[in-house]
Amino acid sequence: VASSVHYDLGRFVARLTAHSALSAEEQQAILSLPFHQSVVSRKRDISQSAGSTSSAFVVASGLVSRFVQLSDGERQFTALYRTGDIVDLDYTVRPVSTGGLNACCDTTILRVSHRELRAVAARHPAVTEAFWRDCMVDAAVLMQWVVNSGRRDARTRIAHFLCEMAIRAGHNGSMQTEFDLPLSQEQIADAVALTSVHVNRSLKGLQQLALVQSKKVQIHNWRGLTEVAQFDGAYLVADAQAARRMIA
Amino acid sequence: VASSVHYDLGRFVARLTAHSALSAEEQQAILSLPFHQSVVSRKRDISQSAGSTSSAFVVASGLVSRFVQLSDGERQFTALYRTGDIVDLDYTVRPVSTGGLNACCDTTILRVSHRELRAVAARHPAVTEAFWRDCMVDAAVLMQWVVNSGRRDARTRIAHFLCEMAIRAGHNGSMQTEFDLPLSQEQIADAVALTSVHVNRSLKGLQQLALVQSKKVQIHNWRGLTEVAQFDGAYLVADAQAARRMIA
DNA sequence: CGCGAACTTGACTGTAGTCAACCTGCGTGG
DNA sequence: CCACGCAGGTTGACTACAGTCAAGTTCGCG
Repeated sequence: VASSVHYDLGRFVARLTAHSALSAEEQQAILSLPFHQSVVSRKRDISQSAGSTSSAFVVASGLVSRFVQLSDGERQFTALYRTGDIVDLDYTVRPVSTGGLNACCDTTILRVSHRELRAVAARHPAVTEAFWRDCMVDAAVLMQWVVNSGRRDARTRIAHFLCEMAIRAGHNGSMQTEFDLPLSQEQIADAVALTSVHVNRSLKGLQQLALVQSKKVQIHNWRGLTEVAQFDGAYLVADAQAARRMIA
Repeated sequence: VASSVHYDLGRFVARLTAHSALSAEEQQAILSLPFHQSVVSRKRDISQSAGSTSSAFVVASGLVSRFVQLSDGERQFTALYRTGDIVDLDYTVRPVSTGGLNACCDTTILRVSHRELRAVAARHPAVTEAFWRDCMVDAAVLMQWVVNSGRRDARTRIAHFLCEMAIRAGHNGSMQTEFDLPLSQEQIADAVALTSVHVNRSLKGLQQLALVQSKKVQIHNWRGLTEVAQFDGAYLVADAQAARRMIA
């Protein structure tokens, strides 16, 4: 599938430099990585078992879910990757399958081989550290998901999920915003460990605070939403300084 | 509290070399790290917010839980650290608090400053990689916990938890074993996101397969337990080869 | 021997799941 | 350009799994 737009790894470098100091040379080394652009249409599984391929990939546009499918067919998302996020970077140091990958909407991905990733990392210690740190930010999100699905009720849980997605989409703490969330209610259910019916009902109860409609989220009352969600976004940043910046 | 036994970082090096190739020199560099041994008695919080101190630590004996406490007082464990496991290694690259730490039983810990950890890592790229890989194994466990508390019912969930703990305790796939699990039913509940009452009832229903009693787990039917749990231990290893080894 | 923490049990409640029907809006093809 | 089909969203009635509360009981330790 030939796409009209040609992407580069700029968004990925931007994500890395948001939490890690990289010299111009190091940034250039990453930007120079060979990659292969391709488009995955919505609802298409990118791979049944993530990590089975020899490449990681950066999301250039769209949204990708990592999921585990149980024997009864139920799906549980274990991660969502937005534009600029890298998928399967962990496979660089730990070549073990970690579930399936699915495009939540038409998505453009930039494949980079693990061999090449290992090579840049080997040449630049700061890049290794940036990669490691990037993985740890993902792990911090995972930790919150454990707390979320383990101990919060449906309303709180969905509110928390929306807060997380808002911040990751670049929401800066103003009372109102709108951001894209190309997920069906069923997919939201897979993310927060509820059924689509219950997501539907809970979403109604949150309409005063945030309206989820036609793949978009309109936040009407950020303060209220974070209170319902008991949300503290500190876990989404890579260091305490950034956390302080965010609170301000 | 002066302890009669003096520990070293051998168990930690053993954990690292189980998944990462380290030269004798690299192993020695880790073993030579300065550390401070101390004992934390059971139910004592090691820190309210993990990572707030300037050191990571290796568990020399005992069991440590990482937890998040919600405003209503409910606790959710996000990790359990056994002998040889290192706690707060992630803080080396990501100095952000990730919840509290609590000694599940009388526990001996060996504190190592993050400064020293960063120093060995900087001198030895293979050590950096081993640290990174170690973090990713922890992250893989976390991913399973999301699936576990999100999509499995109480019986299955507890069975899965017991399988994970058995493998981590060194269980090798024989039908029967016994291993230590110094957790009260309430703490098991905190780990698997249930109430202690429900853990108690579910445990009864698993007695034919595994008996949890006086801080020990006796496995009577490993095959049966893994079937109930839909357990596949591949996520606990650091590479596919090790996974294959485990299946055999 | 006695105390307290942990475990056990029963009765009841409530949140979320299930099932099934219906609606709505969008994209495709006639 | 309309008609159809279908995926996704909405609603209601009912179910069930796990939570809650409260009262015992057992066990380990001082």
